[in-house]
Amino acid sequence: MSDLPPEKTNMELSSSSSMPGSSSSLHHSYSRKQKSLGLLCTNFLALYNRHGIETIGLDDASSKLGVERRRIYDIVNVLESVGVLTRRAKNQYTWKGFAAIPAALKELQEEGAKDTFHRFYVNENVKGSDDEDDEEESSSQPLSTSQTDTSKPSLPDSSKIDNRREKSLGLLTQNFIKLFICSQATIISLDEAAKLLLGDAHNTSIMRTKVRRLYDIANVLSSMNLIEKTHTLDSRKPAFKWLGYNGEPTFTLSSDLMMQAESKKRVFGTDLSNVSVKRSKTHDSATERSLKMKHHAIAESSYNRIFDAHESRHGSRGYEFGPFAPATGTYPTAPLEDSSKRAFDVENLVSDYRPSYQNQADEAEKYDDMVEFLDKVAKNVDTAELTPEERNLLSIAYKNLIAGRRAPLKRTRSIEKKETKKGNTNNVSIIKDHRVKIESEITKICDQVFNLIDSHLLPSASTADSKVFYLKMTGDYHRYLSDSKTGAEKIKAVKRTLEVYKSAQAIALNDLPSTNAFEAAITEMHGVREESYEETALITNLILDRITLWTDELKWS
DNA sequence: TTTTCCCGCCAAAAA
DNA sequence: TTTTTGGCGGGAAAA
Repeated sequence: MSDLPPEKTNMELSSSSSMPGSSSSLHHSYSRKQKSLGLLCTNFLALYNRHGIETIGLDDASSKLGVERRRIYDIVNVLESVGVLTRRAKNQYTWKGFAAIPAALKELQEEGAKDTFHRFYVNENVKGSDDEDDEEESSSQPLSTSQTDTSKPSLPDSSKIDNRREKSLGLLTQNFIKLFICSQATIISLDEAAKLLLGDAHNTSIMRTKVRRLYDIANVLSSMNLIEKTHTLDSRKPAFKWLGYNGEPTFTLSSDLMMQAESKKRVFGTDLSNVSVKRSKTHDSATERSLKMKHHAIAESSYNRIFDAHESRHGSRGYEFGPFAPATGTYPTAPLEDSSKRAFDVENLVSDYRPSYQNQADEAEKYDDMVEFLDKVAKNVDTAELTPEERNLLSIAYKNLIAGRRAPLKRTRSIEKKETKKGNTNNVSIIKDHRVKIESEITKICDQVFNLIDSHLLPSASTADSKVFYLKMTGDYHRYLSDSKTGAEKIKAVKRTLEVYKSAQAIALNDLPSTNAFEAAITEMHGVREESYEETALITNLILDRITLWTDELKWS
């Protein structure tokens, strides 16, 4: 009986309607690590552990990080049990920061030390069979066995003030931590922990579940650097070592969730020259993907080769955010400041391309494509014209590059404003410094684009649609540039934006054969036809809107 | 194989 | 009721 439906459920919503059969097997192989709870937690921390954050909305977090709610609950729960967060209301948490950790730890320690040996004889209801107790030591509550509760569990005498749900994850976390700080043991393996936290050998299945939870907890704890994974000295068994609170956690530079498209559908929010590319490339020879390190290396050389002859005024360096420690050793960053950085700061690229907990694997693919593409461009940028697909890749690569600056800029500005209002002169100057750095990086990137297009791509563009493409791209980057400028420079950039957009449109209208010239042009530009009609319409509208918008703004200033 | 542990169903609490 | 929280365990990727 009970024939459950085949449960086709959700295969991902890959919208590609083009290729029916086949596929499968290879599929995307997002290694499991890219979605790990630990990583998520790291990103979560990176997102909220900064100035001016005091309230955290769960919805916000889940969409920003691109994960389902459920996952947020997990990390929030364990974070809360360490004092970093506090629940304020439905959906609302208060950020306390890492500064709150020591106090919380201390409390846990006292609590743990106090009732290590308190044990209420758990009056076993003679039910027999499954007693299924809960944690025993610690927890100052009798916790009247399993479920009961027909009557209020009104405990005799003063119960804890806010006795919420059991919250096993939170409790488990605390107990887990107590194990460390209340004993001299520095290294504990998870099954040991599970055994200790449970009565003892029990139902194997319940043990297993507990261990699973322990893994979850361990992951987020270690992402905060409170514990570390090692193995027991004697045997080879994996275990965890308590590190304790040592100042700020390693903190992945502000890796930005540049493309936070929660659903791969609505891909572009603002950018005109962002076209998602389907890939099915020839797959050269030794072009294996993944392995970020390797790619970063390639990326570096590519960039250097391409943008060599580029003016590099102020030597940019990695930017870190004022008081935050810049990741201990994430990547081989020469700790010695030797300022022999390249024209382009690779370190920034690295952090910008570090995937932030992404659902889809196309992040990796995009990255992959970009690297390969740039490598290619480096070789024959001035001998051959780019194919439509290559143009798209170029656009995407730069799009990501610039997006990794624009988002931080926006944040930084708002923080700056806030701090200014508060009158923290000290902070303001630090932040301002930071902001200026970002702005100059944006300028630099834009200059690169202009340079590349003006000196190579546009001159060699033979078709009208490619010209339009480049012009439009130029316009986009002038627009970005205008965002990071003020005063006269801003006006200039705005004007330029308008000009370029207009000339793009002019070319499209004059030189392109088809009746719906512009739309057709854009459609062709895609190189990958399907599903682009809607996009085309959207893009066209965006452009028109933008032109009027910019015109207005010009008048204004 | 075992160890790790992600996904997401689905049931309690809230609202 | 609907929505928010969060147990819980299947089962598949990693080791």
